[in-house]
Amino acid sequence: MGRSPCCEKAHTNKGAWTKEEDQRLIAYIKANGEGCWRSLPKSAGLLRCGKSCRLRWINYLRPDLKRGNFTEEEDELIIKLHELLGNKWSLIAGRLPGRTDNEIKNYWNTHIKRKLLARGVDPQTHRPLNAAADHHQKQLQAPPRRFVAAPAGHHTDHFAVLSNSPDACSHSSDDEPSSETSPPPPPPRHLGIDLNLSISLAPYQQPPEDQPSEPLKQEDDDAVASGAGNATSTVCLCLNRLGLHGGEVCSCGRGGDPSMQASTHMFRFITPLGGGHNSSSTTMT
DNA sequence: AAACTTCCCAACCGCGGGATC
DNA sequence: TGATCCCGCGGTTGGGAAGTT
Repeated sequence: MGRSPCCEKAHTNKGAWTKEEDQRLIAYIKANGEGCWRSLPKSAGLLRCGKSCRLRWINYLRPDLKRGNFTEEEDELIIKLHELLGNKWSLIAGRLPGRTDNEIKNYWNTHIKRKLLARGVDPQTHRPLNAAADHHQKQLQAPPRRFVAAPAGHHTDHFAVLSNSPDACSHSSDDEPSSETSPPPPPPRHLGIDLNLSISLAPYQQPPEDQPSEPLKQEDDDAVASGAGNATSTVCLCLNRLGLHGGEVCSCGRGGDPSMQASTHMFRFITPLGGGHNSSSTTMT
């Protein structure tokens, strides 16, 4: 289908932004807020395409950007999140306040990849380098991990990991007993990440002071436990531990604003954690 | 000091997909 | 229901900075 160009290429500036352009953009967004990027350049008197404005704002001008070097903690968090999510930079960025997807992507490509290689870890598979080849071979044979990612947009990201392979993401935490019946082999490394995944309408917010800032600490036992005892375990795939949830509850029934529970779109899957008895259910409220 | 190479990151590009007409 | 609009994403690139010879 025909697609109109995002802007009049002939009459737009490209390349590095000038201070004046930055100031115009900042002033306009301060006065009018974000949104309608397509018409923004005209309204703001900028000879840029809307996309370029959006990128400039998000990656560079936004007041809440952190800037500066990544800390060791951020490094490790990025590595873990990448192991979990792959190249979903925007999702990863959602867990790192003040960092942008572009920044993280660049940092990954320039630093972390090298760091992992130095550790003898394959940056793509997160497996030991000598095992990576084997793993690739196995992946060709095993059913593929299915990562369903609904698109972003107005913070309405939803995704779920539908797993039927042992190394997929939607296993429960390590301290959650899975099953007596031939559980799948554990992943090669402990991620230390609670895989309760959900993404809400709200952007990431820092947890309140009294909440442990331990980003991905297992603390949704009860959510998981809601399915425990059955032959199958219910795994709420809330990404609230990944900061994409704004701290609000999901419909897995873990406290919070009931209205959010009612309105939050949520996928829940019954996964074969115990091996077998798998049915999958999807709930969208 | 100059030439060359490597690194880094801001910005661009093309595409997917939801929303709207 | 299909066409189009618009936003946002991930991959890639270009140019300046930093390092090396």
